[in-house]
Amino acid sequence: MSSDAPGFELPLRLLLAFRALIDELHAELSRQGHPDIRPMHGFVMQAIGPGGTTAVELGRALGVSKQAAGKTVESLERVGYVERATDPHDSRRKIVRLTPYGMDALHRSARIFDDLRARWAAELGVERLRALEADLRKVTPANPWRLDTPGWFTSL
Amino acid sequence: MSSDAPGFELPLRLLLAFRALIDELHAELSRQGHPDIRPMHGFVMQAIGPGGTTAVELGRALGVSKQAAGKTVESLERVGYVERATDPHDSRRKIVRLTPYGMDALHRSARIFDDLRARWAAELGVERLRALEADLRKVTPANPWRLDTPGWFTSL
DNA sequence: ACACAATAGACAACCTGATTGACTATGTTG
DNA sequence: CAACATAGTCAATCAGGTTGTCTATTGTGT
Repeated sequence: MSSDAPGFELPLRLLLAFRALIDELHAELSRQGHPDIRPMHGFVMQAIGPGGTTAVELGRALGVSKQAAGKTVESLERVGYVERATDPHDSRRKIVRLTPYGMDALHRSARIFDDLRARWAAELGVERLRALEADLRKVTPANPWRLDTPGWFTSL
Repeated sequence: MSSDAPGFELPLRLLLAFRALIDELHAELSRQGHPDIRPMHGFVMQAIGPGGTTAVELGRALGVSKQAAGKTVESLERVGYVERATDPHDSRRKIVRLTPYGMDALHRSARIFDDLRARWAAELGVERLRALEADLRKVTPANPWRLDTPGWFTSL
């Protein structure tokens, strides 16, 4: 058939679908007591993880400088999602840990993402959704992490 | 089955797939004589369109202020993708038009996106790819445009 | 016709999130 | 223990965005 979609539709739809999920996530998080959380926060908190990190590690994980990571941590600290404490084993390091409030945000995010996925499953059918996920896995790198998203798109 | 993917994988894969396409596009554009083009440029030039536009309209289309749109146009102008001329019918307006070099970039982008889609078709199978596109259409808003992407993700 | 409102664009000041460079304090190692 | 490496902070700078203000032009209502 010659009715194939133009190539540019694919990236557009992928981005829009991503945005749709993220926007719905944050609308719901806002309803559930996290009105100040921003899209970036989720990624950063995910990168921090349950065990905590340091600014340098976080910067590496996120693909930004340690200074930028430090500033991000500061802003997360201001809204109460993380806290810092000096490492007893190495007094140079300051461990960044999620607060209970941060943990709550992360748990709720996971839950909401599951719900959103369920909505897609209802809309598309479970098999189609699984196929979609499988196909996306095929065309994306195996190791998801190291999203150096910040500024990647916008920088002119 | 309980082997369903966790919900957070979906947005992650969507973003990674988007990035993969955009990165490959720009790698190829660089090879084809457009080394300075940045991801944002393509969206902006697409928004400018073959007929040209003004800073105000562009700002509206992109969801940013007219000043921001003006600055973006300046930077596009510096690298030779657009040019400005005063509207003969309204001497307040300055029409922003794509230069031949800008047109070339846009045409090549369209071609490269088609090629990338063909690669996905080869990898996933034509039917699967069509299903993927159809599913993405179902879960994204009908009218694609008005990507107010700039700063949407990063703003803390 | 003319006063007044609306629009397009430019300029300035400021904000945020990133960068690099320099510096201090602490660990690690030959 | 001297030399080097690492963690974090401070300071200056940059880029891209914002709002506010201003001028020049166009559109409109009486």
